[in-house]
Parts: sequence; structure tokens; C-alpha cells
Amino acid sequence: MINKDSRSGMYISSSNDLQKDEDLFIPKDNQQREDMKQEYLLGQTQSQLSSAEQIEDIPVPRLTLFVSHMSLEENQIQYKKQMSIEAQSPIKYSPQKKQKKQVEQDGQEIKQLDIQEIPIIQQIQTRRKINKINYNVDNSPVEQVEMKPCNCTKTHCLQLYCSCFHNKRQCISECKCNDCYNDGQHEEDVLKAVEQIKMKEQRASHHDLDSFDTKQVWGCKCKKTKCIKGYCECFIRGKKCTSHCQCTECENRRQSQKKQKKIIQQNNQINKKIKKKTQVQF
DNA sequence: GAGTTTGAAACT
DNA sequence: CAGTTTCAAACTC
Repeated sequence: MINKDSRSGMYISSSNDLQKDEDLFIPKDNQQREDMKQEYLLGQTQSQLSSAEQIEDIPVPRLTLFVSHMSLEENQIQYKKQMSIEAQSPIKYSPQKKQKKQVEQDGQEIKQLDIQEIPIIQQIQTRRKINKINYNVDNSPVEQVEMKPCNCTKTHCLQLYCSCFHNKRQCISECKCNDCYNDGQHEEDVLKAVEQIKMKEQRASHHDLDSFDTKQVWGCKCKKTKCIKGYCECFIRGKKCTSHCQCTECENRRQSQKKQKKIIQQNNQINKKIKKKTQVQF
């Protein structure tokens, strides 16, 4: 069931998913916590993480190591007691506030060590600013004015081709779309279209894909553009391509540190050569 | 701004 | 599920 928020114009699933997510992070006791963890991990490994290779780059799940420093102070011994490792889906992992609250509840100082490699966020964010087109890639609040208008001609702005529709937004006055149904006056048609897409998702997808979640990236299939142009789904979203992608000659993959070092060395050598040449010429 | 290219989405 | 078509955005000139 999908409803529409009258203030934001966004389409909202009325299921109690949020509540369920909330529950995930407030386990009543250790046993319950353990059960949920096992259940979640089992689901992940069976449905999505079929191989170690797949785990390499994908955004799911996020593993968090909880370490207790309490025991350290008590015994004056330099050791850390591992409490648990928890898997957290990128959609479901709790924001920092929630985690802090949980720490307070436990009455212990728990330090979180993210096992997942932290990406170079700054770099991505800079590029995001440049490439931020119609997709609300970082889910930041976007004013209607900031949205790039669409130009749909044939789809009544009721298919995922339409970036406004895809972002769960009504078309704006700047849009140059033809015969637009995504204008707030054809709510029934819009809801029908949304339902239809959701139905298709359920039938086709093998994971909990949400076509309307533009933060989710499940891999591009770029063939010619090396994933470094605006045609690439991953590139647009400021993400590196992963093993989910079916792209060819990709230049948007995370390189190993060794490779990166090699490239830097090569670049330095080239720069040196160029410097030498220019010095000789003058 | 028009025409071309591209890859996602939709269709068969 | 794979191949094809349609679509709108990105890109080029």
C-alpha cells in the first residue's frame, strides 16, 4: 500500500517497515540479540552474498565490531574484549544517534570499529556536487527549485525514465514534459503506476530492491563509456563499480593500494620526464 | 539547439 | 532469461 505525503509530495509505503527497523536495534536481551543476528546473517549470505568476491565492494552488509573497554580498565591489562560483530544493511543500519543511545543504555563504554573500509568521502562529495543531476544521490533535502526538470514526451512521467517520478516527486513548472500525469492532479494514475512498478519488482527481483530508492545501486552495465560518464548509474551516484556491475573496460573501480601506488609512481615518472624535456627546450 | 550516443527501463 | 525496442538524459558539434 502506498500513500502520498501531502506536504512533501512524496510517495510513502505505509507498511510498518520503519517500526521493524527500529526493533532491530533495541534487542530486549542478549539471546534475542543473538537470534536476530543469526537470522539476519543467514538471510544475507543466502540471498545476496553468495561468494567472498561479491562481498568485496558492495555496500551491504556493514559489519560493526563492538568492543568493550570496561574490562580493560578493571584489570589494567591491555586487551579488548570483543562483544559482538553485527551485520547492518545500508538501509537498515542505525544512525549514530541511535547507536549512541544504545551505548548509553548498556551503561558501558563501547567503541565501534568499522570493519568496512571507509571510502574517501570528501572526494566523492566533491564529484557529487558536480554530477548531482536528477538523482538525489545523497538523500539530502532538496528544494523543488534545485531539482532538474524532466523532458518526458511519451510516458506521462509515470515511468522510471522520468527522473521526477523516479525521485518520488511531482513534476515542477520548469519541466517540459508532455501530457504530464505527475502533476498532482492525477494522483490515482500515479499511485497505480507506483503499484505496478512495485508489483514488477516483487515478481522479478531476487533481493529487496527498491526502484524508487535512488541511493541503492545494484550495478551498471556500461559497455562503451568505461563508467566515467554521466550515463553510468554508479558514476552518477558517486559510487565505485562493484562485482554487481556487468560493465566492460571499467575505469570506475576501486583500485588496490598496490595498483594505486603503481599508478602514482608511473604518473610521477611521466611528470619528471615532461619537466626534463621542458627544461632542455628553454 | 539539433542531432547523436548511451545505457536504463520496458517489452517480447 | 535473453534479446530487442523504447525512452530520456548525456554528450557532441
